[in-house]
Amino acid sequence: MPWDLKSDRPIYTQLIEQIELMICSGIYALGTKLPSVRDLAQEAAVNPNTMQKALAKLEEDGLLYTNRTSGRFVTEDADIVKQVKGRLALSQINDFLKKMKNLGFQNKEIISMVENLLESKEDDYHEHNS
Amino acid sequence: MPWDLKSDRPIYTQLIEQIELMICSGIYALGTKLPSVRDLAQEAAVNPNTMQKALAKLEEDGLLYTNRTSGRFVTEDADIVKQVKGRLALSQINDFLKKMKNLGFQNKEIISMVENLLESKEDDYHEHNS
Amino acid sequence: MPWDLKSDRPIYTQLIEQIELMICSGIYALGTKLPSVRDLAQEAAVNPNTMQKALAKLEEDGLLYTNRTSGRFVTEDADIVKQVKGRLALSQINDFLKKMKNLGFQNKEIISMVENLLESKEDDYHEHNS
Amino acid sequence: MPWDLKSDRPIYTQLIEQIELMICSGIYALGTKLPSVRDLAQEAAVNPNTMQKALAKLEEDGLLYTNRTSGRFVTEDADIVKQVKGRLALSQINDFLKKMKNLGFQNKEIISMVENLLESKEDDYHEHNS
DNA sequence: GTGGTCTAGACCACC
DNA sequence: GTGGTCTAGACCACA
Repeated sequence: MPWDLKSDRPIYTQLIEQIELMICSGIYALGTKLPSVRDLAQEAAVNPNTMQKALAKLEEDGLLYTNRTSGRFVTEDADIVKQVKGRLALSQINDFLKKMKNLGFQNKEIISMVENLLESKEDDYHEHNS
Repeated sequence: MPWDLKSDRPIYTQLIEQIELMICSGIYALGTKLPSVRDLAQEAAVNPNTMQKALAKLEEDGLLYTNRTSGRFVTEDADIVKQVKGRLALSQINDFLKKMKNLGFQNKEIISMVENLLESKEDDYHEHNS
Repeated sequence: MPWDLKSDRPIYTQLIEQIELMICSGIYALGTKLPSVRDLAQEAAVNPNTMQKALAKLEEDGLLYTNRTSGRFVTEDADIVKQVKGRLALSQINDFLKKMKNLGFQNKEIISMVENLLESKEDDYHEHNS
Repeated sequence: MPWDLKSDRPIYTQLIEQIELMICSGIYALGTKLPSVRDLAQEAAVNPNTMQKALAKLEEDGLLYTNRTSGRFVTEDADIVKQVKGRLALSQINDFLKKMKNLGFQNKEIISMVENLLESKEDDYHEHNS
């Protein structure tokens, strides 16, 4: 897992985003125990307090819960994860559409380009498995 | 114009991408004269040699041409621009799809989410102008 | 029994208050024999002299009496207990009203809020037992 | 304003409570500018980071808002303050009722004692102003 | 000057 | 060992 941290935004927000993504994409499955704050901090080459701040926010949002003495865990509530997943998807789509509009494409064009690309990828898939 | 340069990739490639984008999105229209290398470099807070390298590559691709006596211009060949636009769009779409797949979405879901969002934005547009 | 002692006020006054409360609430019933000073002191993690001072004051107030040969007992005079109970209640109410006034509530509001809360709790009780 | 901080609970939660109370009771009126984080911290004899944490939480709850360069202000939304006031009142009442129940009083008794005390205080008021 | 962020290092409670 | 809290001191962006 590549902890990709830029200095142009607060580190803890980037930590939040990346952990959200890891949870939504199933890298950390529901109910899984996370590494300790200190371990995560070291892994990300970040101060434990900074990591703590990120985890606290994720906990507020219900994505994590903590068992005071045994560590922090991913929520077991699939709905919350689903909801966050939706939020992340929405912002990805918005970013994408904004960029495409900037390039001067119309809605119809965008849709058809995406569809075409997806179809061609499916063809790849079929070829590789036929 | 936000010359947005990170230090994680060669500067000149980032310059290329951003100038390509400015041309494709019409900020620099077909046939327009570009500012001098020196001015562009200063504007982007970059070494003139770096800017020169970027412009040379763009020229190689046919997106710019040089008139030795009067400066550098955007190509007047709409096809070339269109082609570059297509290439940029393709990489945007690929990035986007990769991220959505990472989040665990299926092709159908992605398409329908994009369509829904585009429709809702059109509704906004109509509301604001009705 | 949580001997809850802060360091911001004399320990022995806090001991008095808590023993008064235990007697008024019936934890130590009328006529009951108390543990020895030594035991009480140990239980509260307090110097026996401090506990002795508290008990002496309670005896002065008539809430306890000493039988030199067999130990210390809670008074059997229900009236005295009732009187102390009234005094404790009065200070609780005064504290409470002071806080509510500080929050900016009027007398009528306070009364109605208390009544509403008591009613809702009774409803709970009925629900849980129906 | 007496910053009353015990060491038996996190300091920042106590700061939150006391600032909430100051806002609800009107000591800091709606729209008022608060002292700077550093000044508040010094006043409360607390590390600026601790005060910052408390203020950040109050901001999350909508009780404060911040104008990045000019300071922090009390919300101008009377509803939010009202709501918090209600929450604080509720917990005060619950604490009070719990203590009175512990003393062995019935609902009716509690109500009548509160009413009597309020009436007698009103009498005081009338006497002092007649 | 303002708020915001980050680090380093310490201490605590819990089990 | 775990998470949680606190402090001291630094740096940044903004205006």
